[in-house]
Amino acid sequence: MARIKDVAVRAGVSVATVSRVLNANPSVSEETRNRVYAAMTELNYVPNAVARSLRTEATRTLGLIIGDILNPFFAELARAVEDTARKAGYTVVIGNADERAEEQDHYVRTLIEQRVDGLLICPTAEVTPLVEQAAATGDPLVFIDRVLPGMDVPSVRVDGTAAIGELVGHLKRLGHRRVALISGPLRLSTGRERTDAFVKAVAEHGMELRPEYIQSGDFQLASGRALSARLLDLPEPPEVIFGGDNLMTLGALDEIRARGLRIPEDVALASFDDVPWFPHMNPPITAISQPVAELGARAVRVILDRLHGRPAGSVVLPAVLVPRQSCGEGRNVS
Amino acid sequence: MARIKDVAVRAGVSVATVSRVLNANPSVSEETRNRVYAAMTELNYVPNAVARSLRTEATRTLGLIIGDILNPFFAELARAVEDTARKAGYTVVIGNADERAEEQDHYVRTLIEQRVDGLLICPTAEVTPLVEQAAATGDPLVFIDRVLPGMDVPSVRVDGTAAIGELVGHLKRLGHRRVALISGPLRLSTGRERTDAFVKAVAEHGMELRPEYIQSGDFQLASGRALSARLLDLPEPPEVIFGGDNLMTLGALDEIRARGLRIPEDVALASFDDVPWFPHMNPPITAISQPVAELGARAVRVILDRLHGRPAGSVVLPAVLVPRQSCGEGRNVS
DNA sequence: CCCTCCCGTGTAATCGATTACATGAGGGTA
DNA sequence: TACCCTCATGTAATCGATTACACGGGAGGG
Repeated sequence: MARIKDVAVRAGVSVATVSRVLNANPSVSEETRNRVYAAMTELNYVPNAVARSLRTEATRTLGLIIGDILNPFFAELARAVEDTARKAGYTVVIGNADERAEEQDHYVRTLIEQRVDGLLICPTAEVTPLVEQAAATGDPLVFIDRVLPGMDVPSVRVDGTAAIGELVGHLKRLGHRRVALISGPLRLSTGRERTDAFVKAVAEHGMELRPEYIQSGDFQLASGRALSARLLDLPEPPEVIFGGDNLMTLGALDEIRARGLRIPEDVALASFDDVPWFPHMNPPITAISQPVAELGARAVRVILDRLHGRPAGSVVLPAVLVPRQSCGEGRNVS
Repeated sequence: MARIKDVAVRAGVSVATVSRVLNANPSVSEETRNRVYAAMTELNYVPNAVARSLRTEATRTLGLIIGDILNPFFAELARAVEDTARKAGYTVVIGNADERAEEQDHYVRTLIEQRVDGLLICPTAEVTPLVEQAAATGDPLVFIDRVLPGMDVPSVRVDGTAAIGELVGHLKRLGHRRVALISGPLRLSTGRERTDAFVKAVAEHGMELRPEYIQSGDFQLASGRALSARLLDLPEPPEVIFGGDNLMTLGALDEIRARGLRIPEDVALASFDDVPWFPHMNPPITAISQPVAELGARAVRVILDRLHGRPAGSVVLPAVLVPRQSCGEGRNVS
């Protein structure tokens, strides 16, 4: 593959001049610039980003570590991050942690070895020594979606509290009183927040708050189904099941269908986390939608701020309720 | 950030020795090796992959260019590629071409600049000069999913012909006679293949083949909905609509529901391309499932073969029919 | 006419690793 | 004791770019 030196020889100039042309340095005469361009095309020259990065100590690359690319939430997040980064001239390397601290660490290590300019992490529950050290070293880190307590790292996340309050109000207005939540592990900031917000909202609306209506699983389909079964087997089952993420909602849906129950007549269903196919279900599923694209875009902006020495603070975005038909008469927004 | 030289000084050895330790070269005494390891941890040394790559001319990185990460098909593909590559010690950089030749070229260029060891591409319709040149230069390329005619590049793809034949048989057995297809653009190898296979199978089964039952759109939801509307408005509408990908099927579903028609009683529905939530629909959607994970894994293996000088041929994998309930009595597989 | 300054370009050091080759110590053998 | 070999380690060139600094020539001012 042609090197800068080959281009220089071909154009009859020095490597410095070729480099200046590459970097659009204005102090090259137009005539020389054209000769260099000609030489480049003749040789099919493609600059070597590896060599450039070694010298400039910058890779124009960001690392993104997510929980699971198969989850539409993360897919959308990845896409937004990629789009925003690309517009700023950065490439994104995605690492799939598969919700395992060990895999997460693998990518933290690999991406730091590759000298990415910044690292966006959806952290697993644990604070691993590696992440702690990266933060301490001052590597440019940003947490997305989830937050780890007690770490001095800027974060960009969604606050669903208000939307959950709205949802509970929506349910009350539709006549529901016995409402249940199946959510994720309390050790994740997201699982904890959703549970707390729900409990609080139910209390504030003066609705029944039975401990057995608050179930905690692992954000996976199977646990959503199992917990729904438990709820529906109760002597007095809830009138509404609220899934803590799209997969738990899907599990609930399976269990409800398997029992031949109708939605929303026999039991209503709502989801935290909207996915593109919820509107196409029968009936369309009422969901709390997170501003995922915004989440990704803001995270990129925070890290770029940091890279350019601008002050970079944390960001909290609101989720919004999208009422559809799965809880009864939809469309009548608060 | 600590460099190899710092480690060398700290351990009282030369940089060569440190490098040997890094590369697990056996000709280093155990005692020295331990001293070096100690120095590394004391300094929080992280090797610089950029410098290593410059010297070794290998990045242990693969590029993957896909159509759209939001499409579950590509998400699963990306995940499989990443998994397989990671097990072989490679990192994957994903580029989202957004089905645009221009974006595709952007990533081809960027990834070649970054000197990825190999490039996996789901090509857009066009053969761009850049891709052509990359192929001619002998850059390690592999096409996934789609194929560009007349290029000497190994490909890994799915052949749905047999499964489509099976589906048509399945439909016939269930008593359907008037079957329609809404598929993608004929300029894509996938759109063309699915249409050809369907037409051929319908003919072979001696079922009605009306030209107006074969519609071609753009693999997007809106076009699926519009084409379905056109079909259902026909004086004699089809008994079955077969969507050419998951999005067109979803569009068809919307149109069918909007008209208050029942599936499968009023009109049956099937999809090429299975997605995780089809089994959870009401009724569960009969689909042709592509071995996506296998597709990704094989593509990685093909490119690694090529990188290691082993012969690398093209691969064709069969799709399989997954009968569910959306065409009538499910479960009775051929 | 000479001095300065600027413009366009070139020379060479540098980034952090890998690795061919050199070196020196120690052991075994004749 | 002399020789050779092996083993552990060191020296220095190298990968392909960027960039500080140097330099020569021409323009402009006094």
